[in-house]
Amino acid sequence: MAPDMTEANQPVLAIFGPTGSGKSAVAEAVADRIPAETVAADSMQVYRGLPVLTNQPARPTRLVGIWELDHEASVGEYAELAHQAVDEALTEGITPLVVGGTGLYLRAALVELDLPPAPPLGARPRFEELYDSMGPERAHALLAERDPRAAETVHANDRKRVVRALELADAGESLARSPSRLWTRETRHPTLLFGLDVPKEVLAARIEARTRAMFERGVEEEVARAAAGPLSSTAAQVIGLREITELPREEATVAIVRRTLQYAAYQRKWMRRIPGLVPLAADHSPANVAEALLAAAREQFTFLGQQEEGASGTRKGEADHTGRAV
RNA sequence: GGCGAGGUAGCUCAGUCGGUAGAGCACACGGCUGAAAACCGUGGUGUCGCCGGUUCGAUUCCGGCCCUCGCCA
Repeated sequence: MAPDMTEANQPVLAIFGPTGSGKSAVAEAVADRIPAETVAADSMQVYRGLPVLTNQPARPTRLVGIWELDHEASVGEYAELAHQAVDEALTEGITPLVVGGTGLYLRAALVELDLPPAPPLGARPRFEELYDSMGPERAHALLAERDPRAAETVHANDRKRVVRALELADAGESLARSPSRLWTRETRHPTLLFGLDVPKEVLAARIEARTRAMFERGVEEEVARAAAGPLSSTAAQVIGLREITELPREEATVAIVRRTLQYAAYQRKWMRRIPGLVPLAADHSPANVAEALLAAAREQFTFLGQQEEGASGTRKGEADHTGRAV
């Protein structure tokens, strides 16, 4: 279960789960019960301008809506901000509540990934052209020459990674990480991570309902406005942008539902893989799930005990400093 | 009713000059280190419309029937 937290003082709580599993609602319910600062781990909610399409939470959440749509997003940039947000909350004695469905971003927020440096300016198009002109096999062979270790971990057809690895090799760096920290159990702070689990059929029904509701809430106008301006390559990937722009309403709805289901399946894979994740049945009201979550958290940490009576949770409490697992 | 085209995987379709089949998408599983709602890898899916005939053997050839689409009445 949770890695050695014996010396824990101030724990981080995290909630992961597929879209539609109710992460935001549960996070709100948790924040109603303990003093918590919610930090999003979502690669699309970082954007401003598509609140409906990206399902941004109603309440103010750190790292939501922080970038314009023409900004190229990256885990590296996100990670720094996430660490700051988490550390600030801890300093203030508030529980950081990291919530999100982007597996990589969640990992980046919770652990020190030791990412290779950002791509040097202008290098990317150069190596993309190189890859395209050489073809996958020869480009990969070139990589094997320049960085054998990176070449081992990357498939020749994986254009993005071959390009990135060549880029790094050219800059005297390497894509290869040893040991890999992507699946490490060593979090930056004592952490308890929950994975919201909802039966597949229930999730499918929720996703369909939510997609239809988006149209009532005005996604089409939102998307039209976004599409009128410049879009970064990362923002352009938001599910629904292309569909709503190019297809009639009903077809767009069907396409969005299908893609969202695929996304949910992908997220479930992360859920299986993330070490130390505590599954939590989420086919209940957010309040119930939050209670179950806090009950489980109290078994690991004593810090929350005092919040029981009253306390709508908005007070930054002295209770936080009692946080020492026994 | 007549003529024509067609009925093969969940969907769109390819194919077998007779030896029980295959792509894309969907789906499942896996990988992933500054694009992750991205990207890559692996893998099934099946009364080949139904009934009969010819044949050692029919999804393939022949006959009949059913269904779909188009054109004509």
